[in-house]
Amino acid sequence: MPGFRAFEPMELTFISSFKTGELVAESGTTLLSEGSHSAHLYTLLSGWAFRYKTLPDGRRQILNYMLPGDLVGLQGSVIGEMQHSVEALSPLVLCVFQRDRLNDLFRNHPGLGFDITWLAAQEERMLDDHLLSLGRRTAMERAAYLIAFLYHRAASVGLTSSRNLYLPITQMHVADTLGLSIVHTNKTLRKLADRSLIRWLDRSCEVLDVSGLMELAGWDGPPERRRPLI
Amino acid sequence: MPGFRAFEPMELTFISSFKTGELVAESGTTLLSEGSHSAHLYTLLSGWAFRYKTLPDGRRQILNYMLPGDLVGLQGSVIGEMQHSVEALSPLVLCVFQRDRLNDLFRNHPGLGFDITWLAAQEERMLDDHLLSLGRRTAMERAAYLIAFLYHRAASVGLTSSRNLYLPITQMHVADTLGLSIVHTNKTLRKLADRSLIRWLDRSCEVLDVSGLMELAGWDGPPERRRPLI
DNA sequence: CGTTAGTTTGACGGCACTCAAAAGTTGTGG
DNA sequence: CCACAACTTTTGAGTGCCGTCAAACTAACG
Repeated sequence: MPGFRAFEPMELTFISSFKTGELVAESGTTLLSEGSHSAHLYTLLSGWAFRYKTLPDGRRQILNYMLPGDLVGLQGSVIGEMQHSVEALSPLVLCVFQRDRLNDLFRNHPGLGFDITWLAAQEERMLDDHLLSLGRRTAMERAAYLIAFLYHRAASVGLTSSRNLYLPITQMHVADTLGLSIVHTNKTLRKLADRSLIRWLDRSCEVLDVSGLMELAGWDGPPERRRPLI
Repeated sequence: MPGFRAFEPMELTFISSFKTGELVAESGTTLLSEGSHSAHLYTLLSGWAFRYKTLPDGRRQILNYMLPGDLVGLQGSVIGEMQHSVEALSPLVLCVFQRDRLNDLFRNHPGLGFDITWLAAQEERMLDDHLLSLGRRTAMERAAYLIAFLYHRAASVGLTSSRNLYLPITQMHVADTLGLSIVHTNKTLRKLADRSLIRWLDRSCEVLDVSGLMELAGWDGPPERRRPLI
């Protein structure tokens, strides 16, 4: 019997035996909305997305970003109602499941059930990091952390060619992730650019010095990926 | 076959067939530390605890609070290394599991495996709410949200007698949860008290008007607990 | 009754917000 | 190919929320 496993592309194929279709979405599409009771659960096969919540008066907070291999809509499947919205940052390809078959998956493929828990634990770990950032880091540290974080995430799914990465986000996204105003976000990113840590291009960000960003943020990066037990 | 189920006390007893012992901890005890590789996974049977992360220079951020029914150390079990610390706010009773038997649980009791995922999804939902709070709410709104949130959590496990609740926390905990300084936290709580929304007692907080707090924060409370499907 | 932990208050400063406007970019239609 | 609208980035001026520093006050405890 296998020990603990990471969620590898091969397993996605396996899970695909449960799939009911495939979905292609354009950049800017809203996949799921807060309060909806969608019957679907997705796996992201390619592209970038993000999820967010809003206050009654419209203030928006981006919670996390989604990359290939991530589950989209698990909360809705498990809790019943979506408590956040999901929007595409780039063209997406998704694998669609019927969420009411999740029970079957746990029963018939306990290893995959465990993998879903593994994914949920990873998400929790990332949210923990974001909370630390919003609560206790300065604007500059927050920005440095966010870009280093996104770089590591992209690298973990093989999206980095050479040392630089182009993030498909606007400064508005950065502001709504960091909990800052767009004006102050711009001034903060400018300082990072002046230090040659990043270069901001129109509608995207080039990462120049990841370790410099991590040092500035006081962030060690994600933990080593777990090896199989015994 | 049952539909989706909530994690009820009865199930705790069921899970207890996996337990390897019981643990009693005093208030202030550190149960798990960031970076540790504990071999244990706990279920909280009674008491309050919280988990937190710190930056290299000591700044602390409280991530969430733990009440009876919560799993303690799931991240460590699934990822391998604890990425946060856990500390008791009151005397605790915990049920101890060997974390390497988690695989067995998923294989032999898929329903319980699903329940663990349900718990993880609940935690994720709470962290989403906290992120929205830290990122986009003012100090006063944040404080109102936090106290209303803790009230609902306590109520969901039957800890509220009558309408008021005494939270076993200091203003230092509130400050480290809201991402504020202790001085500003004090001034903010004072304003809430002046509005008769709460009453602050030494080392604890009495909740006087939950709906007033929720309205101030622009928070609707947790979603309805999911009913079984079909 | 001294010590320690927690709460409270005031003065002052700074980081980040709002307001305002300009410059650059993208996309669309004539 | 150009005009125009919409969006994004950039910059400056002024404001204010919240942080830091400092000190008093209260309660618990040995």
